[in-house]
Amino acid sequence: MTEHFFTYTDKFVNFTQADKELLASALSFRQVKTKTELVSYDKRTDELFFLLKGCLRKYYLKDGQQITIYITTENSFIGAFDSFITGTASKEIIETLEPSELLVLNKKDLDKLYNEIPLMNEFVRKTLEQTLIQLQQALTSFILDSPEERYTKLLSQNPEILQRVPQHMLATYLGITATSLSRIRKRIVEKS
Amino acid sequence: MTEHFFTYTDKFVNFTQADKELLASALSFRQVKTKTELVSYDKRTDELFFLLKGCLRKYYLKDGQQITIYITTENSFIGAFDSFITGTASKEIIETLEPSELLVLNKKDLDKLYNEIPLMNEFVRKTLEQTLIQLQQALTSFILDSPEERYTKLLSQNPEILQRVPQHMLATYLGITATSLSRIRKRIVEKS
DNA sequence: AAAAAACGTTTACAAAAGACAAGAAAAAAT
DNA sequence: ATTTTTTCTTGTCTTTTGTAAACGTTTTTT
Repeated sequence: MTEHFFTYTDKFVNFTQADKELLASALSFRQVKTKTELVSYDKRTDELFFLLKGCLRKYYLKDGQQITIYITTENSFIGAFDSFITGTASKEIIETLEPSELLVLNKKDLDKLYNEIPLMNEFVRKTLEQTLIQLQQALTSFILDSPEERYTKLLSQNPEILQRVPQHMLATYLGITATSLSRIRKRIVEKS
Repeated sequence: MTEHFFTYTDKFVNFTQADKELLASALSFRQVKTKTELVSYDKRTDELFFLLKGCLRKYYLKDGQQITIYITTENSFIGAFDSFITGTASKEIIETLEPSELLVLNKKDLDKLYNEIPLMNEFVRKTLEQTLIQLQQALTSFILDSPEERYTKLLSQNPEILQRVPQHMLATYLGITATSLSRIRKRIVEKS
């Protein structure tokens, strides 16, 4: 069950077998159906998720509208980091878009792991470095690229996402309206 | 000289005096004038910077145009993280906008520090956590807010930035053209 | 199987932004 | 002090996006 998770950690550090057992016992498995809220609006969250199977999104509410700010699929970490780290209420909502399987790590357990496993800080540090690079690239794309460019980049990096996520969610994720994305798609078809 | 730097580290971990001496000896002081390139296009970088005094920006080249993607002032870290971490050539250019004073940390020295100072991973981990939260907020603002909202938010968070950074750089930083920012400013003045 | 909800596209109109060029104003260099 | 460069604003025109509503289709729910 934790197999894919350790495939992930092996990319960053060499946990000992004892480390892995400690880690594994801190992780709890959770199976949830579509539209399950893992983090809710204005609630504190003390959980991080490693997505084994399925699809998640993170969204904000703006004027009653749901604006998707992050989408992810198998074998990645997700959490409402702001709330998780600072202990404040989350303005981000995380929900499943498909029936999903997760590993859940509690904040208290994580803090314990930092003490029990010397490599833990290094592992998280390296994970954050990668996350930072990705986030920087996403931000840069908003500054540098047009919505159309962002859409085609997204498709080339992650073609299956169009099958798994409704277009209107992709639209807000790209920073535009569903109407506008529909027009962009039409424009692309007409070009070719 | 490293006073402000340790004021910064103290927010995250309690380095011992010995730790601080190791750290201080790894940092080199650098004083540079305006328009100095700290990281150049298509060159690898093995340096991180802690800005003691002055102002820096990070920018990209797109179709020959300079697009500013990050601006920072005193007492913060900056670096071309992608190039620094992955060892690839940097597409980001970092330059000073004012005469500046920096502490420079070399990658090899940093790697040494990770071995010599047990708290180092924890310090960087916590620094990255904060950076991540900020970056996430910046990205979210691009998705949620209009250019005008981003501009007024920027001004309220950092009013002095308008005095220190040319408007056309702020414009690209906000994801718009200089022309458009000028019109937004006009619109705001007319409202009040 | 029928009803309800969610989804994707289209249209008309308004608002905003980009491109390009011209000119004024301010800052920097000589 | 004068010249040069950089910066900011304005105007015109085009393109793109947003808003709101309508409509058909697909998916989900009951």
